[in-house]
Parts: sequence; C-alpha cells; structure tokens
Amino acid sequence: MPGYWLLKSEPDVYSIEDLQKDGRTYWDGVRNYQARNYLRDGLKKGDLVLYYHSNAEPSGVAGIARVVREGYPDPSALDKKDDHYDPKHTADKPIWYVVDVEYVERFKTIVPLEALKAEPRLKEMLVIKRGMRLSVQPVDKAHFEAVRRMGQAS
DNA sequence: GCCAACGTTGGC
DNA sequence: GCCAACGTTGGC
Repeated sequence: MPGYWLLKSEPDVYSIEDLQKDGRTYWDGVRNYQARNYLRDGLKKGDLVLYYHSNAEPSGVAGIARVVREGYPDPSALDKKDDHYDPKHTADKPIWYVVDVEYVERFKTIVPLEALKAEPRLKEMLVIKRGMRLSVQPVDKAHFEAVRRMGQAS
C-alpha cells in the first residue's frame, strides 16, 4: 500500500509542466531538517505525491507524481556553484537528501489553496493550516483521494 | 513588495 | 540553554 505526500515547488523554479516535459526529476534543495527526515526515511518507492505550486497564481495542487527512487544524498549540496551548496554537507557525511519522482498526471486546472480550505473533509489537512511552511508533508489517504477527485473534476 | 510565521544562529 | 536577531517561506 503506497504512502501519500505533498511536495511544494515554486513553479517559477520547477513546475509540473517541467516535470511533465522531463518525465522524471530529483527533488533537490530541501534545507529543512523535518522535511529532510521525510525525504530520507519517509518517502518510499511507489508512494504518490500531490504536486503543490507555492508562490504561484494561484497557489495550489497542480497534479500528481510518484516516488521512483528513495532518499539519497542531495548532489546540489556538494556543488559550490549551486544555490543550494552547503559546506557542512560532504560525500562521507551527507546532511541533505533527495528522492526521484516521476510524472503521473497534471490536473486540467490547479486545485487552489482556497478550494482546499473550503472543503470540509480537508479541514485537518496540514497544507491549509496557518503558518504551515513545511515543503514535504505527509498526507492522509482520504485527503489525497479527495484532492485527486477535485483535480480530475475540474 | 509586505509581513506573519517560524526555523536557525550565535552571544552570553 | 536562553532568547534576540536574523533569514526564509509563502500567502496575499
């Protein structure tokens, strides 16, 4: 039985259209320990992901992806020229992790944050809670299915 | 661009 | 180990 997650990305940086084009990518640049723990230990091959556009117009869930490779050290943290470079992260003692995800589907229209907040069945969903900035979040199966239906109906 | 929320850093 | 200062996220 797959697990369910929500991953945030700024579409100006990497959108679901980019993932659709590429087919597959690694989810780099997470520099928060709680999110790191989920990437390293939580996300399993075959898990399904709500692809969330943040800092977008509108912000919301744009589609679905699937985990195809479990956590491994984030190569961008080793690259001095990369914005995500971290001198404390080394090949021997990695701090930051990525997973690989593949494109599954793109909703016809984004399910905006406002619609998530308006849906009574989603009132316990983490992403709608005030001040919730975590970029990797676990999602209940029931919430995942409800959001997917909202996306497919739109 | 503003700013609330929240995580991290560093002086003590 | 406290907590003020600072940096980042992300909705608006």
